Amino acid sequence: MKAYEWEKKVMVEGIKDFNLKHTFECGQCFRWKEEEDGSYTGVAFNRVVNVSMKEKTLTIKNTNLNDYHSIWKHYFDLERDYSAIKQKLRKDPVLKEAVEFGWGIRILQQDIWECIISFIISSNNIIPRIKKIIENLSEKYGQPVLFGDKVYYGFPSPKDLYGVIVEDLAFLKAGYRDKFIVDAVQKVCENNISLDRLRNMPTADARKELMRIKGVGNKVADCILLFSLQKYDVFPTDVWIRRVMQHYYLGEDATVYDVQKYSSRHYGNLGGFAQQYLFYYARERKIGRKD
DNA sequence: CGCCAGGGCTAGC
DNA sequence: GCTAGCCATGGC
Repeated sequence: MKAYEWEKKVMVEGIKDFNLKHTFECGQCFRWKEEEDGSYTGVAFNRVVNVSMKEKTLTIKNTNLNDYHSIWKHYFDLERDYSAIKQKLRKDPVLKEAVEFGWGIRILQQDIWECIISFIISSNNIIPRIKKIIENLSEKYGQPVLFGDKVYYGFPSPKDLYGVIVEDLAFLKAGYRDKFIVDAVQKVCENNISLDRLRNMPTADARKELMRIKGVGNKVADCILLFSLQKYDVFPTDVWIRRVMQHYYLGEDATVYDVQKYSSRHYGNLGGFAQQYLFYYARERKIGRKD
């Protein structure tokens, strides 16, 4: 991998195992939009960039080498050997197919606060509406960032949101989840929960700590652990994952608990990667759905 | 009308 | 520790 800067762009050569569509549309993030030319534009860490791939070269527009080394190379998880991970997972015949389908998935290293709020909003919701609620929240409370002839909005920090009450969030139409957002803002702003400390905690302890926030249960906590804290031994089990596991491995009567046991026994510390390949595969192929 | 969506909370066992 | 009913919202 070689990175160099050229006219507000960073280009990275020698990229393997990376496909933008697979990575941005496998359900781990909500703020990347495909442009007409196939590139993607998104906001993360209060910065707007446009990314595109040509052959083995990744181009990141509207950035510089400094930000590349401090933010984007970690955000896109470019230093991890996904070939080795996929090779291990391929031993399972179902995962072999899922990996071939979503071969270019990389698990983004996202901001933990954005993850907490985004996945609280995600519970018992549908992806297009989750995206809209997050967009509306950012537009109202986030920091404006210019790119081209457009205004984008960074995801609001805990400080940006401090003091909001449930009534303030009614415009989001987030349903019963608005009070969970208020609770998360309070706990983080009042140092009731320390996000910095979570990174160095074992998975189970970090999960328990996250679940002290209202609206954060097992599944939401696992998404936060996987997508922002690099805890790869989790296996977030939602309706799609449960269906695909029932369909291929466990049968109709399998509970979420059964799925968790199966993943820890068979995937171990690669559970998070397996989950992403399976989720993308299941959702794109509508595995287990009647329509 | 009913069912469902990247579930969680609460009560009850 | 595990489950049933409930929960806002909106599309179908």
